[in-house]
Amino acid sequence: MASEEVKQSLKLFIVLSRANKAINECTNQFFQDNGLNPTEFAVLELLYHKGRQPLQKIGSKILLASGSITYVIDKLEKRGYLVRVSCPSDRRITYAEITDEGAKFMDELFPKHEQQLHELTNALSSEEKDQAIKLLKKLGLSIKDLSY
Amino acid sequence: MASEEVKQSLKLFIVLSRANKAINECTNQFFQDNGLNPTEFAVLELLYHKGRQPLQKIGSKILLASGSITYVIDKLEKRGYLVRVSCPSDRRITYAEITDEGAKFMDELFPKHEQQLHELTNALSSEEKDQAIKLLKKLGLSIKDLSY
DNA sequence: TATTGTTATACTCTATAACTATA
DNA sequence: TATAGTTATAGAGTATAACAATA
Repeated sequence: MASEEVKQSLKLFIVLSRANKAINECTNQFFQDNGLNPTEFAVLELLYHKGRQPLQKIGSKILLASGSITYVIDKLEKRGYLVRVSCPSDRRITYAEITDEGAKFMDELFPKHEQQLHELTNALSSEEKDQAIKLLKKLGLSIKDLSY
Repeated sequence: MASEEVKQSLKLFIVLSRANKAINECTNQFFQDNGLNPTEFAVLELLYHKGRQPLQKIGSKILLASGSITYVIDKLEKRGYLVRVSCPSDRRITYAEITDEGAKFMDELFPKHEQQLHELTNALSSEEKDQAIKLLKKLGLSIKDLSY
């Protein structure tokens, strides 16, 4: 019966939303305890793992308008976590680059973030996590594909 | 090796976040196309399925401070989707109750919402959805338990 | 002309605190 | 005293549009 399958999809949406919300409440609290909001953490994490990035690119990755990026980068620069570096070959472009201080901060923060996630997800066995990863990856990718 | 299991947990977090984000972008767009934000939809959906609720209770379910609830309820009342009804036995209490117009609106909206979710999740078979529901439920509940 | 980033501005949502009225 | 809801206010985060510099 079609209606039951629709209900099943709704159920999937609900449990997905709830699990995500429950985890986010914990991680966001962790970010906040460390003086960051989720957007700021996302920017720092990007620079920490992927190296310096043009502001434009940061905006497109994090889905933020250019004016908003300026605001976020300003805040992180004022705190000394990153610096603006101009691109010599195209003087329209400005990179954001994590500072030593910012990297040191993330050296501390990121493992704690990982550890928190590990503890938050320890109700699932390693096999169950693999299962969940496989299913969620398939789901997430298929939806992304629909957007184009 | 412990570090690999930590990476696995991080991976789970990432795919969970991405799947959730991908779905939410679609559902939020759908809400917006219908003049609602996610909070407003959540309130209407609650009243539509659970009947009238004291404002206080709506706030605790949706995790919103009392002043913010007043703001949201005001907006929905102005649009004619709900009315305030005072409680005769305890005159401090005000219920929010969906109107005929609000119910009619949701009679249209909710099946479309379900249908959208069904289409968004159709990359997974019914068996895979059951698997995912089981795993996400287990995960979500275990995190909720940790909060107490 | 198109693109990058900044500035100025406004808006939405939420929180907080002081308040009123009931219990 | 405690609770329900309102009012007034403030703040964070984001978007938009106009702009300057550069390509």
